[in-house]
Amino acid sequence: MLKIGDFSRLGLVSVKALRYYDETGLLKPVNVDQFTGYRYYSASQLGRLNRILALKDLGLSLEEIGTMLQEDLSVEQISGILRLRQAEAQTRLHEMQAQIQRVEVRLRQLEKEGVEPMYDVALKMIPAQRVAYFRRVAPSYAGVGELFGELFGYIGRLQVRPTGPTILIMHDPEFREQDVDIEVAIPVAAPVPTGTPLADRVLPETQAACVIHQGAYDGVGTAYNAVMAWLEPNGYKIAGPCRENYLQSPSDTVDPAQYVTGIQVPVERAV
Amino acid sequence: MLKIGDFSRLGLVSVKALRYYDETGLLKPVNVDQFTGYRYYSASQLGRLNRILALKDLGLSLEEIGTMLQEDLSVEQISGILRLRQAEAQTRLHEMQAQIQRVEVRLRQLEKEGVEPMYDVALKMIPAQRVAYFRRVAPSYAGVGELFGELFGYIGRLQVRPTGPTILIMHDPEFREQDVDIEVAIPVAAPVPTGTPLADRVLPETQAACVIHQGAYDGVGTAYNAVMAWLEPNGYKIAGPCRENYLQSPSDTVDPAQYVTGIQVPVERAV
DNA sequence: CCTTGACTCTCCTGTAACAGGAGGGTATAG
DNA sequence: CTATACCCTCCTGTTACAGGAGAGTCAAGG
Repeated sequence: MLKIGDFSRLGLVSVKALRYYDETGLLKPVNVDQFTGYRYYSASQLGRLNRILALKDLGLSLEEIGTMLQEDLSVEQISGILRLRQAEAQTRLHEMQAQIQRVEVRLRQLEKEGVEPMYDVALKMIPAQRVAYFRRVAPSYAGVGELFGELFGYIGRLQVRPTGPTILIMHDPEFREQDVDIEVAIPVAAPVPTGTPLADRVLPETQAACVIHQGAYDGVGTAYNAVMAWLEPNGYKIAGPCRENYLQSPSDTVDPAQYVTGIQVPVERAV
Repeated sequence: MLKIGDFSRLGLVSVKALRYYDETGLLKPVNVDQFTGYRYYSASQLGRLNRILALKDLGLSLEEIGTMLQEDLSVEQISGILRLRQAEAQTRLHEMQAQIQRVEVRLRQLEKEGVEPMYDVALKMIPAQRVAYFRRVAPSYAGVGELFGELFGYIGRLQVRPTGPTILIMHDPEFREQDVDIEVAIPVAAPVPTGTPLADRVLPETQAACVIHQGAYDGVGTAYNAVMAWLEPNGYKIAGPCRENYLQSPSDTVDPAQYVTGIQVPVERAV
């Protein structure tokens, strides 16, 4: 009969851990003094303890280890648990590699430019949302303001209530200055009536690289450059039409310096 | 002025997270209603939020992000934080790779043999410990029992109190059956007197691959085989003399089936 | 003006696997 | 018998929130 301290030394495990394993039922002492509460272990339990530690080295949680330690498990069940764990670990590994790459890119940028970047690119999942929209080839981006005026005209007349700020979606596969194929949209809760100049659709959920641009719209180009420069070294590529969210726009403030625009570039991992 | 729900939707961050960032001082709303406690954000704060998310994507903790967001940081400080983070992440990455490898090995073993392994190999750090010992070339392992008898004789006469179970250390660089170079040792708290048949030394701290063998001593060979078979596929190699710990031995029980022996093979990562 | 429903608030709990420590009882060698 | 090393049970803290309870608040529609 070993007291917990002795067992702890023999097994090279902390007393705290042993008490925790007792509490969670993973490794119960063979005997607990009913009056003093002292835990007494037997040397033969060192085998089980060692097994627990070996499984912990595989990255299994204590709960999974508890399952693994049941005696009546088939080889299939065991390999099932291990395979599951393996899949998880692979995912985590890829995430970590991507993370390291992002830090690397950021460090290199910091070295090269000597200052913190103006724009921070964050990956986000953009939820699916229903929008009312129309799409048109416009002579240039300068006329976007009028298109939004038109959009507001429609939604006012059709009694649709917007549930979010306006969105611009650029459908040109490549950037161009003139005759741009754009969609102006605004989130709505319910479908718009048919037979009107507006249609509605559900923008699909998508992963996107996002930046926030503050200030007048002649600066958005820089923001786009930042995103585009971020994509390749981080192993992503464009996976859909870019969106701009007018989070704070001329309809909210007169000072262009106060404009806030969210730029979202749908992406997927490059192969 | 945006309510937390609106800000949450625009920034694509949960309300809970925003409240948490407020609480931790990472992102305070521009205004909090003194009576209702309602948080009000400004669209211009989306920039900071996006920066927080971008830094989170680098794997930084919120505390580190808080440091990074201070305005008066030099480029060196920033790159210092990032480099630190990078080093940590690399370490974690290597650990994960090793873990995946271990699971892989275990899975393959399971497939090949169709049963769970008898022996579980666990990596442990063995703390440094002072031992009283003597070393000798013995004709064979069969005589080990007598050597321990001799050891107990000395410690009895010299009034040294052992603080742990006996240890056998095998100094032969390769396994051999005869004329084996072995050290018998036992942990002690204080140095033993000089000028006696015993000497004392401090076994260095070492990382070791450990298994527990239960039963008679003619089975330890299998246990060693298990460790040796584990080493190479997992990327480790032997880094010192092997030890055996007699955790439950003939001095504790008469039934050989009750013997418990800890086998420790010092290891280091193979290059 | 009132209702209703959507929001918001604070506070509490839970997460994983323990570590650290307080306060108090227990084994054992001298 | 005492000193000391050991053991016990709580309680807190760790990370970055999620989930939920219970209560108060805002805004639109009747």
